[in-house]
Amino acid sequence: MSLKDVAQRAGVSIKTVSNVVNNHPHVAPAMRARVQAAIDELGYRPNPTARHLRKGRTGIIALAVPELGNPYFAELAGAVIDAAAEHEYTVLLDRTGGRRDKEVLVSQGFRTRVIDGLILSPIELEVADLQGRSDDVPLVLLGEREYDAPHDHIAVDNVAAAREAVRHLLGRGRTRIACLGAGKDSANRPAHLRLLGWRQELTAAGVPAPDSLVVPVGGWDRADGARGMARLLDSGLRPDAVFAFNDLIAIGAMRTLHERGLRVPQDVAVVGFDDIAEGRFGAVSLTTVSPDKQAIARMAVASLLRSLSANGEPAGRELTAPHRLVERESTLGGVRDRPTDQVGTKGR
Amino acid sequence: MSLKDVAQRAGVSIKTVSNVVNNHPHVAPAMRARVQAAIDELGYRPNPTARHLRKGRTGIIALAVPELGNPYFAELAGAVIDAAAEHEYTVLLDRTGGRRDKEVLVSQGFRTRVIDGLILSPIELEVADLQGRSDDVPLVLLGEREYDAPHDHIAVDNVAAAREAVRHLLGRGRTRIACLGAGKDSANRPAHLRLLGWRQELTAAGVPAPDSLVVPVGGWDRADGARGMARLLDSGLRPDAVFAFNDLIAIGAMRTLHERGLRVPQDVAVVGFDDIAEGRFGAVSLTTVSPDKQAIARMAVASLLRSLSANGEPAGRELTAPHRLVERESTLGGVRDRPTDQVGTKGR
DNA sequence: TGCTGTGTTTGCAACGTTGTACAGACTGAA
DNA sequence: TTCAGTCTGTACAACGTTGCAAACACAGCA
Repeated sequence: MSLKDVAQRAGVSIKTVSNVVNNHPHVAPAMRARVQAAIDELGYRPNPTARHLRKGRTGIIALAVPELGNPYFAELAGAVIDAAAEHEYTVLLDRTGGRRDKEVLVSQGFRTRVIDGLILSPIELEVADLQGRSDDVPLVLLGEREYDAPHDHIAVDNVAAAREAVRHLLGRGRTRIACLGAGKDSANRPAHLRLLGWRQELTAAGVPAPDSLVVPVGGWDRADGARGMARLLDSGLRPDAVFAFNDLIAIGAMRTLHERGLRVPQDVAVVGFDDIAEGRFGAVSLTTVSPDKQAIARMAVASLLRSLSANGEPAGRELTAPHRLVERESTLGGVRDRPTDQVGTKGR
Repeated sequence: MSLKDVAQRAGVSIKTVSNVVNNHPHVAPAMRARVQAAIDELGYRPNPTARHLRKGRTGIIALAVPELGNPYFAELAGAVIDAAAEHEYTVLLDRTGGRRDKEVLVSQGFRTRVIDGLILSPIELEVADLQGRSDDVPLVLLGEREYDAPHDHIAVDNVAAAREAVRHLLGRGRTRIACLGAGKDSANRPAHLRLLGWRQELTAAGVPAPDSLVVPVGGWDRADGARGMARLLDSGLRPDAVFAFNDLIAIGAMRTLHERGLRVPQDVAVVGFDDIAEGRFGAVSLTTVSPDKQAIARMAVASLLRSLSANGEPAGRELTAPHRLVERESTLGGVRDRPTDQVGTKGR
């Protein structure tokens, strides 16, 4: 079933059928009707593969995220699929597991030529990894990292967002605010900016920001948050608030708090980051920084299409997506509402 | 950058380069080395589009799920991506939103010819919708529905699984077991079999299964579960257990129970279905039916590849994936552990 | 009648790859 | 020396599509 068959059926040339299919001008109405009839009768559908071979575009973009099990990325992927669909693009999904080798592989153009562009949400990728890249497939980077590379990069203002979260806690009278999720190694890891924001805001408020309240975790999953929280409590410290670097960590931390008999928010307030749906329906709903996922997705796709058309023009822009703090139960009320707190604070 | 360039560089014919690339036998070692050198120098990578045009296969399969925001499908998608990768296939992700029109569109071969096969997880699709299908792209159906169509169909044994869940509750001394998630309209909807299992098991145990305990919900999301639970409680009924047709409904229900001051599991035990990670980390971890997602994914991909190679041989098998009941806190203890329960039950 | 111009249709080549068929070179045996 | 048989490498066509340029038809006008 190809143009040839339709052409034969309609008694015209292949090219004429092609013209009809592609809505070329200068096709006589009668001819158009005749060819269309043949197309309908045979149920002809163009072969995208051949079309793409000819045109050099596939209509497919790839999205590579660390892990679909993390609802943030699942929700983001949904948003990207929608945004791509608006431009008649289809999304091919890849998972990196957050592992550098896989990230490098993907960024280097694994699957090059099947895809027109790549949206990559890196975790461990280094700037150097992007150097050897053959530039035929445009790349857009997502997330917190600062890259000095010729690729557009989309993220929320992490430092500002983290500061808002901490400011919110300070405003509730919390002063011993732990932060959960710092990375151990590279200063460049996603956690870096959020840690920076935490430190800046505390310092600005004249509140101590001791390293003992900075809790590194292995990964960014619920179990990591639970373990991190346990370690923090085991160290003997009693924070009155926790700023978790993502919602999963926050959820894990709340689980540990619950197990230890500490109440959220009365004993410990908790703020997360990502605004995943899961946070809205726990026993205690989660206050969190909500990045605008739709906006991120739209910006990413638009960015890619821009690089795709206006080729030659170098990319490398830093685009900032909007975010806002969503206040829910996990930070309700101030310390004054904590009946068990020995140290009274001034009233309203 | 094509075979031609490499051939020119190495001073051989295009076909010879092709032979080297494809590891054909009967290529002299010296020649192979020479060509390989040229390939490496130029950094040649084969063009999949052209290859696929020639061979008729694209190496891409599509997975269409209702919603990525539902962790069950996100986790399942991850499993499918892994399973496909094992066979060197890539996954293109589509979302149907659970809407019939989109499901029909996808099943009818939207994107036909870009993909070698389709794995579809339908919600509202009717058997009739599959009749008009052009059979060039193999289709595998996922989920609970019974289709009498020439396509393989993979699901856990829903009736058995539902019965196990209910039996578990009965074993804990619960007798007023509501079920949450029944559909309103078609008897064919995914909920049907789980409802059937609930009814069968109660009847077998001689426990009444009144329709008043069957709570229909709009969708299968957390908010739907929360509303459904609220409606049930508002009706004045006091179930001592809830069998939710998926984990999200269960989570929403637990939220409502929490808001109403009812304790899980002491006052109301809850069982879900899907075993999403979210259920493991709530304040009260969720007992649930755990379908083996890896197995489902592997079976789906294997099924597809089978239809792809052994074409002609009609598909239409019903494949059953394994499942098991995972017991967690939401059903801990029997009714005897409920201090507020006026009606005492016999002790241990 | 012939010429120009506009509008419509067509043939050819090419995108990059691989299957088929064949040509040439080389080996060993008669 | 010749012949068959094997091993290597090559030419050609085809997958289904579209851009380009040429061919064609026809109307209007001189």
